[in-house]
Amino acid sequence: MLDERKTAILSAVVHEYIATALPVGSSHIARASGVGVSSATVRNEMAVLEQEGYLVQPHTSAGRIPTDKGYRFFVDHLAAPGRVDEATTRQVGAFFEAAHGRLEEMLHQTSDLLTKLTHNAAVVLGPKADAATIRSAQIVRLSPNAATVVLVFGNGNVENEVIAVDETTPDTVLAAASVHLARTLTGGTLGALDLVSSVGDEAVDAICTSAVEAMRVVSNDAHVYVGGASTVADSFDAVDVVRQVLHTLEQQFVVVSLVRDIVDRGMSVAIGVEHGVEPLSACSVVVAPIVVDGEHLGSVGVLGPTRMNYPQALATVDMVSNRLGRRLGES
Amino acid sequence: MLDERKTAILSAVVHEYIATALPVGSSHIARASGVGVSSATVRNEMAVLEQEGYLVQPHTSAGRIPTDKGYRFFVDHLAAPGRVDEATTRQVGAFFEAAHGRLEEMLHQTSDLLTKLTHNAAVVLGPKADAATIRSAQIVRLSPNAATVVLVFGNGNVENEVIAVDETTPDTVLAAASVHLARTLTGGTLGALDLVSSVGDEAVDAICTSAVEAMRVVSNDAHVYVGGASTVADSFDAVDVVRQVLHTLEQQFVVVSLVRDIVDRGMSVAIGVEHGVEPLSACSVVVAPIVVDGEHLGSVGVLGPTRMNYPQALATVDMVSNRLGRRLGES
DNA sequence: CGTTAGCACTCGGTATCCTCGATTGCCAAG
DNA sequence: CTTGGCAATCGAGGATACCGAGTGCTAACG
Repeated sequence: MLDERKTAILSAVVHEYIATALPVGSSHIARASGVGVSSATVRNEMAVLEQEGYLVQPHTSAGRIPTDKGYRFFVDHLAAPGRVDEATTRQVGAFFEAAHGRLEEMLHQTSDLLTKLTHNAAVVLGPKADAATIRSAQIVRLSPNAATVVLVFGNGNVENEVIAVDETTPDTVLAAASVHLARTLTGGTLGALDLVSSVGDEAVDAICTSAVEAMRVVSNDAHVYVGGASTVADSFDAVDVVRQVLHTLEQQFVVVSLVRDIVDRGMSVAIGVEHGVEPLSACSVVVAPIVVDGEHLGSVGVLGPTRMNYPQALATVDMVSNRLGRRLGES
Repeated sequence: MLDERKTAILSAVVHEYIATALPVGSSHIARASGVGVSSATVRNEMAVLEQEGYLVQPHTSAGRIPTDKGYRFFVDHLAAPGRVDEATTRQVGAFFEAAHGRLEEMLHQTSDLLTKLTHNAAVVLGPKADAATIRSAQIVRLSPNAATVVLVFGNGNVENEVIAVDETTPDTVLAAASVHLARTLTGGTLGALDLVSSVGDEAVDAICTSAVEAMRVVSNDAHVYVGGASTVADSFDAVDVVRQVLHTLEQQFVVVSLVRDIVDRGMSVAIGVEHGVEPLSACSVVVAPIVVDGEHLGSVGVLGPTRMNYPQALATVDMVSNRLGRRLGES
């Protein structure tokens, strides 16, 4: 749909604009890029590209900048199959080499890693607890009328939630429930659990039920880590854009559904208005699913200005999600 | 040191500037405030106040704005003993009424609450795990060479950390270590623990030692929750100030020591450069310790522009820290 | 002697105007 | 179809002038 020369010109505009954030003019393209053609010709082509919606002029007598559509074409057809530079590879490698310990901590650090590598805000949606193998379950009394149920998962994750218990419930009943819970849950997953088998004792059953119920709720609210929010202040000059974006990023709910939505639609990049979150219309989001054994357990992504470095972001996000998936699969 | 009229004028300037963010002139004061005196007199007084370092003129022929010293005098001598408005009282009450469940979640929400109430960034430094009573301890194997140690505390907190184990270590040894750990720790605190008693079995002892060591480390890195960072974008017009502040806020380490330092010095407000963190010199920090049974378990605070509403911030932070302390004391 | 009115002065902010340069669109020639 | 040339456009940046808020000073006042 776009002949080769237009393609080359569009590509050059995008590259240049990403690098400089300045509207780029025809002469610049004619001179610098590989298209061996005069500025006048470039001008003509750019006029067409503008008509077709790939470019806009901020004002007459300024150069052109890419539209969302322009970026879209760029990432779909032009972005060189992502190569991450060697330094990045090394850093990611070192990171996952050293990564240890608690799941949440690792995910948190992963978002920082992505920020460091891409200089954009980063989002990590942790795996839902649903799918992980339960290695241990217990109920611990905290006070006369509260107890906490603790589940340890094979991937190093530990979830807990407080449940209410009756003051009159003796410790022995709690202990029995704990044992029963452990027996029922260990080795399985929360997701595959249909309902808790009964032990006959009403009090014990009641506690087990509420424990499982609580854990179901907990395992549903995703762990989400947003890192590098301060980079958006670096990405935009307009302070009101910064405000809007930061404010939106703080609403975890919005961020989660934003990323989920993009991943669910099978996309890896959402450019500007494509993601439908109006306050973020100056931003693009690059995501990748975290896949373990064919299962989609979470997502990682970065969020930056529409004029972000897509090839690098795509490659980096891909690499990190892969390594993270592999890492999660190990345990 | 400041006669009554100067005091009144300073107070009026601070109030006005906090409200409008605009330099305030003598005529304004003469007209609006209670000082029944002409603008010329006010001018004279203001000139003195400037010499003494309480006020500055951004430029000749502009009104005056308070200096850090001016704010300091204001909060020390002029701020009306903090009254929170009724709506706030109600909101805080409702919040702690409804607060339940996991400690980390509650602390996180507390920082959001503070942000909502003061429209400033909020910091909550969670209690170190040191002091809480241990209700349960166990070791769970995750993989041939990793296990996680889980501690449940009386306040609803659950800490866990992954430790390395030898592949050759049989499950029975782990189980023994788990039992021994539970016996040793339950009912006590990490802080009061000197060293783990031996059971004679070398392998078991080794695991217990590394488990306790890991938990000691974990219990030392404070839980810190920073909420409402996006409000700093609302507080400053200069985008580079926003950048600096946000960037600083993202460095948990800096935030923690900042707050700790202020609390340790027995202060409740640090104004501008007083806290010594240079990139935050346009900000003030209002803090209050979380006290439970006379023990200082953590801190809450808000961070905003030096021209923040000190009386309200002080009162709100105080109220929240009190309620939080009371809440933590319950369990 | 403290207070006040009056006044000259200062200086930042805003508006206006102009110039400069980058860039475009178009046209006519190659 | 491409290209060189050229007039036209328009924002950015700089200079200028004006306005108004606010000050400091001085002289008068009670």
